[in-house]
Amino acid sequence: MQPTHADTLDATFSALAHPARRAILARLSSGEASVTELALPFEMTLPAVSKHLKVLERAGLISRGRDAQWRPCRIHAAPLRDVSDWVEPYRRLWDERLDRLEMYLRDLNAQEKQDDNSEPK
Amino acid sequence: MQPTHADTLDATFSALAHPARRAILARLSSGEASVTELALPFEMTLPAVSKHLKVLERAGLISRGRDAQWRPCRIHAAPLRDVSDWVEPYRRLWDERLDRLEMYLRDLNAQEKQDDNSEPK
DNA sequence: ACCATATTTAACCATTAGGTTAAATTAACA
DNA sequence: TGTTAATTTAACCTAATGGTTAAATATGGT
Repeated sequence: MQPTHADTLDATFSALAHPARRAILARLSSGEASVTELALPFEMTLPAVSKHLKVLERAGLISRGRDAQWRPCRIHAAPLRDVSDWVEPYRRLWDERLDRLEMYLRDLNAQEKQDDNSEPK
Repeated sequence: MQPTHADTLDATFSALAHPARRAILARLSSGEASVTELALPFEMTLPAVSKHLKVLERAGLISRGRDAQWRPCRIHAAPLRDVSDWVEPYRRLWDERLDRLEMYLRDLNAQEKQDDNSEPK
């Protein structure tokens, strides 16, 4: 059986919880890169970066190929779609426009009920 | 100085990395609830739930009021907007329609360059 | 004042996370 | 067959996570 989205959401969110890993994803969104290239902007050692890549890989956010002694990393965005899908239903809680729309619809509904009462059969 | 979004993204993502905390947020999105109410669906003890609430609170995702001996919890969605904003730029990497649009625009651009060459001043 | 209920804090434990340095592996090249 | 460069693994350390039980705290009701 396929892993459900909920199964992988844990891994995805915790992978995204570290700034280095988010920076790595940002870098990879503009194209493949080797481990050493990815490590350049950081003060960490290479093994540390290698660990971060393993976390990203186990969350399905990247995959690694092979090109001679290089391991080009590539981003896979599918888990990010799950993040987007998860967060979407909460949008109404921060989106003012939707707040107002909701209030309008609620008022409209209340108005209709009142109309029903004012014209009894 | 205000904390930047990047500062809080770490806390937000790691708060969301636990299924119990996501479930708590889901529950709170339909209204306030006390700690005991929130704990009901879980097999955890109350102190464990209390810790999860503290994590959510420190990430700015909930706040707690006071109503006699109850501490009604309320969701705050602002950090989720930051999550949404963060994930949005990656959409093109998973959205097929945008992929095709990009290819179309690239082709269009190539076509225009060709036209330029075929009509020199 | 006492009691019951809701919640938090304290103390503890096992596991995971994030980093290090040093050694091992992999693959090209002379 | 060495040698060099890229990457991973091993061994280790410290701190944070996620849970427990038992005790403390806060608040309203009798």
